[in-house]
Amino acid sequence: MRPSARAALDRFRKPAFLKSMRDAKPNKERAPKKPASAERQPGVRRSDAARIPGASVHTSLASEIGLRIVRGDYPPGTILPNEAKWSETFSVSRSAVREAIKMLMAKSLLASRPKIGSWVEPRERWNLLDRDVLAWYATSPDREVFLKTVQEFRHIIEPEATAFAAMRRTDEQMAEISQACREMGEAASLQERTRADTRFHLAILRASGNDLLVPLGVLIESAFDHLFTFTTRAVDDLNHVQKLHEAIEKNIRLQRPDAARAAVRKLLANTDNVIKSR
Amino acid sequence: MRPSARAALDRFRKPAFLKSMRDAKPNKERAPKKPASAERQPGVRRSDAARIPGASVHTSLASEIGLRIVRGDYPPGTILPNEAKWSETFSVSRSAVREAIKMLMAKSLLASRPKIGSWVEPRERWNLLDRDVLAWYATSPDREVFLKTVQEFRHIIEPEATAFAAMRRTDEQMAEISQACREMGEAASLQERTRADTRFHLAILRASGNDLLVPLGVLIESAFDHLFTFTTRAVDDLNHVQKLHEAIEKNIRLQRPDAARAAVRKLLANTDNVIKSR
DNA sequence: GAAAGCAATATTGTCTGACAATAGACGGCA
DNA sequence: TGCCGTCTATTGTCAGACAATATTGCTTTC
Repeated sequence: MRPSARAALDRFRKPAFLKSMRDAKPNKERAPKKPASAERQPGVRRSDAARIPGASVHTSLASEIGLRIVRGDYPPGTILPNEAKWSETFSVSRSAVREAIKMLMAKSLLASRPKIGSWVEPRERWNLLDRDVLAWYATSPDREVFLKTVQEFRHIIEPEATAFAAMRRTDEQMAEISQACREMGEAASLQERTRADTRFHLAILRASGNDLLVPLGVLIESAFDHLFTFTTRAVDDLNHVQKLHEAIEKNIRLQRPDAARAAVRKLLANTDNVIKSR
Repeated sequence: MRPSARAALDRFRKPAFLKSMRDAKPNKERAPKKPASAERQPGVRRSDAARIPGASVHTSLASEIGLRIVRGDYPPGTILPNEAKWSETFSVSRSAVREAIKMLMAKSLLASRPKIGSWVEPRERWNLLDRDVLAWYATSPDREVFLKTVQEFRHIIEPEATAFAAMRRTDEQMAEISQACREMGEAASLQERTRADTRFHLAILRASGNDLLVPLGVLIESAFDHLFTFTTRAVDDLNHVQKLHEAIEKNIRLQRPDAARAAVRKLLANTDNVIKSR
């Protein structure tokens, strides 16, 4: 019965989510760790069937239930099946179900009370800016709409964040930004390049000096994940994009907020075009 | 031994947090509910000792541990005491501890692995825009700094969100906005007024037509919670503020994005002054 | 003496089964 | 009809056990 638990879960996990394969080194220098086994997936392409090797049961369960909720299987206000039911459905213990539900409660997707059960919270209370919820949300409507929403959001925050970065960045933060920019230019593969690109934008958010801007990095990561399929661009386009990034880097370095803001706007407009032209 | 559990928890709960006393009606029309007991606290003032009557053990535990982490008791990278230890410390079962930890994991404050334990994630991964995390975060530094950060954030998003609202709002959303604005003017108490004020701004976010802006409402709520102590303003100031709100309402109604944006900027500038003049 | 492999160990992960607390639903009583 | 108590379904909480896992240190071998 133990092995069947995993099986039952897998069966329900068509779109398959993993907990954001970012490297999560627990402590400071926890060394190479021996990643000898299976070289890290080509990345990004996570739709290759259902296999979450290292995921715990409650995490998988939370993903499964969370996805269903965000997808709309259980509209806000609906009372979910009770814990015993989930437990039976997935052939897992009630403890596992409870831990999964607690995770969803922490994301404000659910709330519950004794004798009532667990119900889906109204959408405006969902923490859409949570990494997992965002990932689930990103699958439900078609890519286009999601990307448009994220991109619009970037238009709102990134220019201002960059302007702040130009005013307040420390030398250390500047170094991070510059390095990421440089590595973008020197990247061998598109994937490597995208990684550096992401790091570039996240570094800017951190340099903005406003703690509340940092968590919005998940949006950028998400956007780049979904943008990845669009990035079969020509070399000259890549060069153009690189120049736009360098302009941003330069204006932050020279502490010119307005110029930096304008440079970001240009870059975003370019990205908009890439999306639109598809 | 059962009663001592609660006691042990209470003992550790000096700053005392409750799960955001917002009304949480589970299902559609779940009626008045009989709130006969102890009329809802004067609101906002939550520092009156340690009593979380309706909170479950794991929720309280999560608050307690979460607060400690955000406060800096366990810096990022630190390995926390293990589950057995927490269980002993608070005289609760290991299940309760685990459920609490799962909630914190869901907020990206923690991560864990067998044999290692649970460690505090780096700050840039924390989901600061989560309602609870934000509440914990709001206590650690002094009010001033926190308010300044939130207010700066509002300057970034609210003008743009309002401009979008002016372009895309539905009639229904407009009605919400107008009603909140009206109720602000008619409010009898300051508390009632603040509630309507909050509703006004949240309604605008919802009307912006960008789902990702909605979760930022927690920032506004938080700001108003902390701003409440500042609001012993004179009547003529209140009138002025009301006029500013009405200007926003009008420009959204007439679908003038630029004017709406400008109106919001004015209101925010006014709020800035209120904060600064303290 | 150094390197590689193996065993011991500590911690989270998972399961099971039980009881408590809660509040809605239902029926009985005035 | 309307109030009141009981019944019951569901989450909340507890306890104890075993599994999985990866670090640590020991042992073996070259």
